[in-house]
Amino acid sequence: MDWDDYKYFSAVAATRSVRAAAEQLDVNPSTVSRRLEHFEQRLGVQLFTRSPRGLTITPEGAEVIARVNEIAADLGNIEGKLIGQDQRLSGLVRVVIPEVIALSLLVKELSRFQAAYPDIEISMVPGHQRPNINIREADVLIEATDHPAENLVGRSLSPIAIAAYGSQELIDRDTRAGILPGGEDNIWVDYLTDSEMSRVSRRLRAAHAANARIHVRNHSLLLQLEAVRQGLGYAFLPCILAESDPGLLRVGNIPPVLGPSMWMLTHPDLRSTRRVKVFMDFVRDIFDRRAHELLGSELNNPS
Amino acid sequence: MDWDDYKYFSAVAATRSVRAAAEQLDVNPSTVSRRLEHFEQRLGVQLFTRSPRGLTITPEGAEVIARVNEIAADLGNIEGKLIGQDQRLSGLVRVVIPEVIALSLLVKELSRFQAAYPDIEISMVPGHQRPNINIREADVLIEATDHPAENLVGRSLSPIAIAAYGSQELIDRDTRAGILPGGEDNIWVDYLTDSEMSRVSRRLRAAHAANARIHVRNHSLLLQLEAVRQGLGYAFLPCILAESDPGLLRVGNIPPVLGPSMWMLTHPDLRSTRRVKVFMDFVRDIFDRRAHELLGSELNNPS
DNA sequence: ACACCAAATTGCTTATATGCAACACGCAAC
DNA sequence: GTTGCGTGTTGCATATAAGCAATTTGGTGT
Repeated sequence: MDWDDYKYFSAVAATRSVRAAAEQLDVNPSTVSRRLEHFEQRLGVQLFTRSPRGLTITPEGAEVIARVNEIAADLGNIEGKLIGQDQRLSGLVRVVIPEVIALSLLVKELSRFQAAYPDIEISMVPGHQRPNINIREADVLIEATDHPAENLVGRSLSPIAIAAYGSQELIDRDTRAGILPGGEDNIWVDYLTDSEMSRVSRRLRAAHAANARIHVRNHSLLLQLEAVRQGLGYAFLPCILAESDPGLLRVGNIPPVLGPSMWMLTHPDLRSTRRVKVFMDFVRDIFDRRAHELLGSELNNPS
Repeated sequence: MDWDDYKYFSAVAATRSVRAAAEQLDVNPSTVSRRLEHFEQRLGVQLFTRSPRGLTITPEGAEVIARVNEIAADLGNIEGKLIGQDQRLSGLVRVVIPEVIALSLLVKELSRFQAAYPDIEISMVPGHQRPNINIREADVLIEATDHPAENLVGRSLSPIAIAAYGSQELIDRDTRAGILPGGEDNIWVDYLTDSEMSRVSRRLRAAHAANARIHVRNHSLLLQLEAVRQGLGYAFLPCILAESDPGLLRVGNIPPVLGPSMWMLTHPDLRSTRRVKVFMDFVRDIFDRRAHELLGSELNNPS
């Protein structure tokens, strides 16, 4: 009796397709096809009716698929429990993190981590799309949101302060022209994603320069940064990102504002997994040490 | 994620031994050993502590083994459900049946079955030990008992009549010597197993010839039959077995008595499995057609 | 009615896992 | 101490399953 057969059965039933199941299981479609055939042969029962549009489950298969799915979920939980007790300081930690945070905070310090834990491999995915951490697509999720996923555990990190920035050259030019930098008469660049950061950014611009002209709309915060650097206009940017760029100046009369909270989350099972724990401690330490930059230094010295 | 790993894990936890688990799973011990090692390596958790006396589960493993066992049972049930829908008239039917019944009733007619269903393979095990039909060690169980297993389904067949028999020669000799054949003064042979049939047999002898001498005690009903045939003494034998032997005569003044009921049982899941069904129908037909022999022909003509 | 497309399937090669037999090890009895 | 018996583990030959690329298949759109 081959338990794996049920794994394939469950995947095919869920996706109603050999190809999709193969992708989900990370194997070749021919493997799925063959195992399914052997399974049916062994049982003497037809589980699916083949069609060029995919496979549909037979009544015989439908009768048991619900319980098989339960078992699949159970086994997932059990495996999670067990992996949670992995105390090895080796293996892979997959981190989903906003590209900008990784760039401005993490990457520079990663060599320290590597030196301390040479057998831990870090995989960073700049996915803004929330990964399905429940099926172990990722181990750690760092995101800027006010509504962290409820089935995950973790802690909030220092929030990210946002302020208005422009290039030195642009500010000089506007000042010479008698225009208030960052005001209604200026050209702004906009930042367009469905992220929390972009919503805060646009709300602030609406408050301070609702009628300003907008030339450029970017979907990446890095493109946004570069646009401001090139003098295309003003924009609200995370202080941590903009302050490190000598070519950018904060537009004076708009004080930094706290954006969404940052959260670092993981699956409950992985809390005590040692390699995940040390990585999360490492990240938390960075956020703590650089809290003043994240909050925007002026916040500490109110002008 | 390999579901089979959990199968090996469960088996090893249950048997607390690699070898025993291997036997239960019908694989080589090295396979169990290696899979277990890979499993632990993958999870990064030690599931068992090795010792020369076998393996003992660690706290980490113990925490999940109960749920894994549940899953094992669930999968067994599911597989049973599916196999129950196998409508093929091919494959193996494993029958556990008292040797004597098989010999006197089934074997002679089996060629008919083979002709009707050439692709069904019959495997007869003369096990008097009750098989664990729940884990599919056997498909059909035929036994003489008044307490059929409750978790199995099936029907009662014609009961087996028992009568006292002796060889022609022995009866003649005793009659000439003025001894009542089968009475207290005779030599009997005894039949010793813990089967229902042997209990009935000994109870009858105790009632009719409690003080008779016993020379031979056999553990097999076939040896018993041969002993009577050789004139070693009298014995209670199933009519169906003894009547077909021209050398044996029923001892007159002891009427045939009904022994335990015969039951033909199977797992509930296998009721509708076609190859099992046709086999059970076949057996039932034989028992019906030969009911008069099973009941002892004299029962119909009371003397 | 025809070609087209997306799906599952098949042939062949390569990778992986299994079985078998020999081995190493620890405990128990002598 | 040494022998015997049970255990789990390794080396090597073989069997089994997987991947890849080409093929087939049945429905769909023109």
